[in-house]
Amino acid sequence: MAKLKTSGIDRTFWALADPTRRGVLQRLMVEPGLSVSDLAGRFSLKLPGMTKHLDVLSDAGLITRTKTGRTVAVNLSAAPMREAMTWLNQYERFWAVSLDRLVALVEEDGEQ
Amino acid sequence: MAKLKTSGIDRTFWALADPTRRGVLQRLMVEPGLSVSDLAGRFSLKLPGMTKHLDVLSDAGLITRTKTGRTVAVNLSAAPMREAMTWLNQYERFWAVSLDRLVALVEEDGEQ
DNA sequence: TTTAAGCTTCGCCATGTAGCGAAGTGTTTA
DNA sequence: TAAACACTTCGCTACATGGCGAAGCTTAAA
Repeated sequence: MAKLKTSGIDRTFWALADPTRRGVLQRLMVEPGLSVSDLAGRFSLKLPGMTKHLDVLSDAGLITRTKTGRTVAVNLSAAPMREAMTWLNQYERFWAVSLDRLVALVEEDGEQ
Repeated sequence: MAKLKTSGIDRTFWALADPTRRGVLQRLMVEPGLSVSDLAGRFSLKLPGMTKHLDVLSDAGLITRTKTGRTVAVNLSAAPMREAMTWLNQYERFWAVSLDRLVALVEEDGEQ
């Protein structure tokens, strides 16, 4: 089916689902402002391939590209990650409940 | 290219990238143990479609399927979410730094 | 003013995904 | 025992993805 990826969080999780793209983000934390060629080299990709990955990342708002002369510097822009965190945080309640149940079971055992 | 999805976190983010699958997870938080037919109905899908989504979710370890008689009860199993959270948490350092910079700039402005 | 460098866009290919209906498997009900 | 039910698997279609080389565009260097 057509991947519309209309929602922001769709795009965020989709961007994060690829190991190369997660690698790019981690690399950029260590070395901000790397060029597209630098990144392509580090991940053994040709320029068109890296450009496509960067398109996905910037569509998700996870990076920014700044052109200076003929080179493009890539930088992190982590705001959407926060959105993803927020989504995942819903589940902390679930984890907490699971833990509570476990604790309750253990305590019941103790009371018997 | 082939989506190998070897790594666990690949599968987790991949599973979360689809709005239907995120919807299923949210639904299961409210109503644990729904059947496959129930879920298919709620998301206007036929059974084969829902089965495929549930395959993706259970490959990622996000749900469990328990067959009782001829019906299958689906339940959350949130452990891999924690892994995803851990990955995203790396970026808190980055956010913190960004915020520090912002604060520093504001303070510099104040001192001028 | 050519030539080269850095990216992006354009085709192209091979593969994967999401959906469906039809058929298959096992379980319950009549 | 036959029929209905709950799923899963199979085969299919339509489309998206990730990679590449070639071509195009803009900027820097010769």
